[in-house]
Amino acid sequence: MVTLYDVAQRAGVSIATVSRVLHGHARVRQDTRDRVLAAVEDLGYVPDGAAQSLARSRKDVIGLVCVEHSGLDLRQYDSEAMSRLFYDGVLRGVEERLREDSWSLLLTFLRDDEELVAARLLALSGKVDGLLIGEGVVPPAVMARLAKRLPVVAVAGDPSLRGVDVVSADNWSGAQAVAEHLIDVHGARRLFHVDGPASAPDAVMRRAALDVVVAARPGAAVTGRYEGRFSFHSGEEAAAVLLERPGDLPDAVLCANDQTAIGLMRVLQAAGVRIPADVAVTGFDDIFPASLYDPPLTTVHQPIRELGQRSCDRLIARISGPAPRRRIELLPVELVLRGSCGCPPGTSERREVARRKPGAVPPAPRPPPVRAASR
Amino acid sequence: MVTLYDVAQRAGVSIATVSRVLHGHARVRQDTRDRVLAAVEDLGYVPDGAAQSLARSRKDVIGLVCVEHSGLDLRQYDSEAMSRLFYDGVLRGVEERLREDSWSLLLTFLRDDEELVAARLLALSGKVDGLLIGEGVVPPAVMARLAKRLPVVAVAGDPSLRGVDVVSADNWSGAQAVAEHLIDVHGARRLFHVDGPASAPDAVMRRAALDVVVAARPGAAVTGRYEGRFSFHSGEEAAAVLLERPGDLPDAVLCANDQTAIGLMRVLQAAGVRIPADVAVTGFDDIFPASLYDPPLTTVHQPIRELGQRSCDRLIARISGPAPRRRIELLPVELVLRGSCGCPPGTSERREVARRKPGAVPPAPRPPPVRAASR
DNA sequence: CAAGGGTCTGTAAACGCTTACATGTCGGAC
DNA sequence: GTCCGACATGTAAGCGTTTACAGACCCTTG
Repeated sequence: MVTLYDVAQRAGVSIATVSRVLHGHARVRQDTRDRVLAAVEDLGYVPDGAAQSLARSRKDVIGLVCVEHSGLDLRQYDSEAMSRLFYDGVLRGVEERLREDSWSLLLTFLRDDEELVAARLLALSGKVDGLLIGEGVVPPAVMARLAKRLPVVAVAGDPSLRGVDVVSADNWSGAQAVAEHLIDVHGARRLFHVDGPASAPDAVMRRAALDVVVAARPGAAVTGRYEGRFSFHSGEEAAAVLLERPGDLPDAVLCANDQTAIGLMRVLQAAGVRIPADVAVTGFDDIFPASLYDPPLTTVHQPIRELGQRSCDRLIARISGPAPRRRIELLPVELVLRGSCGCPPGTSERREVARRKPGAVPPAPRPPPVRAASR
Repeated sequence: MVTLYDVAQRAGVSIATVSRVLHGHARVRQDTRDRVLAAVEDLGYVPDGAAQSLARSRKDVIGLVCVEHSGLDLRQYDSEAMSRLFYDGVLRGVEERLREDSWSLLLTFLRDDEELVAARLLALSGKVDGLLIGEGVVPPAVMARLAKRLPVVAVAGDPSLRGVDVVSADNWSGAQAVAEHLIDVHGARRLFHVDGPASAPDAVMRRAALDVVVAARPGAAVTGRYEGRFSFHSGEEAAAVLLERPGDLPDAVLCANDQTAIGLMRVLQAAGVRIPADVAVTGFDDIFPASLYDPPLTTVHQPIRELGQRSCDRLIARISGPAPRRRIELLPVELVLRGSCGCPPGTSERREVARRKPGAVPPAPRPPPVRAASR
């Protein structure tokens, strides 16, 4: 391995000078500089990251931890699982920010049932300057311990998390908007809800909003609920539940996300149910296939990439500056109307959704999910 | 920041002892051990990664570099761009391997037009023990320089790359299988090819195989070719080209990947072209939406996740052991027959594709892409 | 009872870099 | 000719670990 000493020796200078040339922190005579650069080039010298980090006591690395829900089957590689698309978006956002400065990104996937969550996160915390933690559930105690050691930002996390910044999409307002649209515009009364995992803050928010909207509208009711796992399969399962009482379909099915909605629609359609004529269906997230499906899926567009960017901005601010006040940031979402909710075919309208006041995030009421009867 | 010294002091021992307790490399008396562990717990000590790396001269980090094709428009965030799905798959595969040992993953995205490619890669090489470089094009000189410094594996890379290991799917055989299927089974004669970027080794392989198959079959011919960018949009553009001569459609369109195929089918269908009745269409990769489309897309399944795993295995082997012989590894693909090629609706058959001998990878013939006339 | 051999623990030298401080050199002003 | 201040460069002290080696202690054994 080529070190500073090798370069210094070859250029006939001291290691300090080499370092100075490499960083331009101080002036070095032109011919010395040239000699050093030539030596660097000749030897193919690249500074050792570990040594630099140690000397600067700054690693220039941030960690992105993708916490995935344990409900998902490990074996079955859900190429469509929510988390993949979600984290991919976040990743891009983060990367964009990072490349501007010269940070690096350390990536880790974690299942939230992993016994080792705490251990792995702690170990990770020794390798980075700050942590971005996604979605899933990390025990609050672990969070607190981490937050004491270094800056932590929860991406799409539970806003009630203590001690860490939270950046999230405005799930509440999004869910509210869909529910209102279905009830007020399309006259839906009997709603079925395909929920996400109870461990997902996003899902919890969406459910809470739905319940509030329904409660405020006499005549409307959530007539059934199925706890899914944000996946295509969950949607299929939920559809099977609905088809057990084919004469008794709800007016609308609100799905926890697009994958779920698509899975559901496929099974329903295969059974002869017409969408939206017989049942309206909505998703959440606005992933790529949503607009491709027949009928195109009405959904809520989440600014996932931006989520990554903002989280990253905040983390870097915390790392480099004196700690700003702890903050919860809520990004606005859009209601995307397409055909599956009953809007005329060909409709494709994006509507800004009024933004919920960040401060007003409620510690969402959490009734235990009413599992649909059988299975 | 809590250091070894703090722990040592609190436990009333030397730092060496603390280190020993933490790693179990040597025996320590039980009560000493307990005292140390208690101190660690109390102080919330976590070893500093940089210092460990320096002392062990091993970083336990590998870098995954996702090189993306510059053809893609930066602004337009192709949520469906090939590279996203591809790298997402690779990432998962890599992650699975890494978590078994306690390696970490440093992730970088790079556009292959970036002037700074060399600089960024070099800098990166100081922070990791080995590098996994994806798909896109890194100047051979840079590759060589990197490979001299540390182990490098090219994922889905150009098999003619010197000095680095290459792990790739058997694109040649896959493309061969689709082409043969279309011509021999469905009697297609006039083929249109929507190609991928010329800078993508995968695309080059697929084209070469197609050309060889066609050349061997009198009567069959590639009647047109459009150089796309592996994206949904590319497919739409290619479709527009085809629709300029609506009376003169080819028998089949072979697309560089699934996104392209889906984009193409949408536009053709919107113009009243029936698939597969009027034109057969095939994709490549077998991404999630492929089976969902109407008609379901005939395609070639790539073991992307496995690609990540194998690459990673190889890299780790190189890092930890004495360098094994340089090697090219080709992973088998599957032909997935669905409706879009003309197989009866409802068909869904996966066929193993005979595996090409790894050694036999040809320095693919590279005729300059024949761009379709207009635009 | 001294010597020999285990155990356990401490000392100190790396690891490769950054950077405060010291040193040296040179030109000009007096 | 001496002195001063720039400027260029070298010296050495960290940064927080790991680990080879040395030392201390305690038991056996002859």
